[in-house]
Amino acid sequence: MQYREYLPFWDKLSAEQQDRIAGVITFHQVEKGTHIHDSSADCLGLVVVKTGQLRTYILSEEGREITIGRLFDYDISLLSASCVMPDMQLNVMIDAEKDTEFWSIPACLFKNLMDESLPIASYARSLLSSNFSELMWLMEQIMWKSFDKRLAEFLLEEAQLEESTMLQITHERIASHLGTAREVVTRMLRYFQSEGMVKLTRGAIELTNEEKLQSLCE
Amino acid sequence: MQYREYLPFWDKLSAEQQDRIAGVITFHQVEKGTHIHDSSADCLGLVVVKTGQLRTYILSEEGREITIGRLFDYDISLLSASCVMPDMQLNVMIDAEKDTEFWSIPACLFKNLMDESLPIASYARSLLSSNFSELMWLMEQIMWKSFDKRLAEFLLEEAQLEESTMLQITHERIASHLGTAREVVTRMLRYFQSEGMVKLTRGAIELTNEEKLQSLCE
DNA sequence: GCTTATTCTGTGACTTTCTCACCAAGGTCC
DNA sequence: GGACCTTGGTGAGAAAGTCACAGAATAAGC
Repeated sequence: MQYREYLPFWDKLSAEQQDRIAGVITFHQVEKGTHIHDSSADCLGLVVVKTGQLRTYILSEEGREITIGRLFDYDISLLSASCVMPDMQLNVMIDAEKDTEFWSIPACLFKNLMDESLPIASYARSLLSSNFSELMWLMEQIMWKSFDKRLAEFLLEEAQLEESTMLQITHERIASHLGTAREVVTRMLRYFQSEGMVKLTRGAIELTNEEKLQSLCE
Repeated sequence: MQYREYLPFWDKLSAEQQDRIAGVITFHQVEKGTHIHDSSADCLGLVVVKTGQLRTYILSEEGREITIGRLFDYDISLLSASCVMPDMQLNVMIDAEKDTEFWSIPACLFKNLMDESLPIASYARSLLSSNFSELMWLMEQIMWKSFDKRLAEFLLEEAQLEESTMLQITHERIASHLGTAREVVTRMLRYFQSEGMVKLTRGAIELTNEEKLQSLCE
């Protein structure tokens, strides 16, 4: 029953609706690296993160990736329930970036709840809106920002997330986040190193001058 | 009262709700080229196209544009009402690509209706979902497709829209649609011409081999 | 009509980003 | 120790974007 505090709309549901959720909600524990959702596979439904970190991304036919969003404690994702949204045919994947615990509510139940409860409909709309804005923001980044700025921003964000200036991440993984090729990341990181902003070692990047990185982003 | 048939949710509203819309809905006629909506200006509200053609796009600080969607007869846009969506802070512009007639419903009224009527909430959700998918699709195009394919696809789409293989459009305008520079469009069009796919004249492009253009898109 | 201004297109040179091919260094497993 | 895998490094060349400028077609002013 612990999931109640993770569902912002819980208190606005009828007892009967709460029971329906209680009857089908499932709890999952996955390890870092687990592939959680795949638009080609069965629809996972609404994902409610208890603890951990998930990454939503899209995949090209050639296997290139770009991260479109991240989910942390208390976050809820609609994308994994898009299979029941007739106007939303997506190809989104979700992976666990860290060991993660989450609940999932089957998409069809959530759809029914949206259709009968205004608070849920309204909550779903706010989720969709913020997903839309975030995607728009990402789009603007990709379109108008040069790669050095995007990389600097990513490193700083990552350091904040990890609460450390010592990032355990490979160039390949950064490339997947930013939607580019590994070599491009390598070369830019070497440049950052030559400018004294980072220190590179195998599998790790240490931020040595955050101010300078920050100023790069403007 | 003619707008009734343009609002798919009209019949699901109470008489009182219908009256509220009737009281504030406004009709507009604009010429081709008119700037209709600007996120920096007053919020236009829900836009309902009667006839014509609108273009939604984003603008970079340097003035570069990219088209993110188009609206035709009977289309309804939420983006122009994003000012009342707390989770949606956008920088979207809307222009008329042709002489256009449309209605607008103030955003705050639409927001109220969404909060009190399930059918409207549900309709708004489906609009948002399809906007989201379309943006995702655009993103995939930009990320994974080479420019020749994107241009070929644009030309074919445009020809279908105009119902003519003789497109009255400048390179500059195409660049704004596709989010690139004019020179890039010019050079690719010259290449298309050298391959016999188009015939270029000032201010116009004639598609001379649609099959070949089609095959370029795969 | 002729002249001037504006819009549209063309092009070369250069930068940034992406792609491909391949290699080297560090770590793992037997 | 040696085979193998992961990670990082690099050169060469293609694709796309930037900058500067020039010529050609059209519109505007007289």
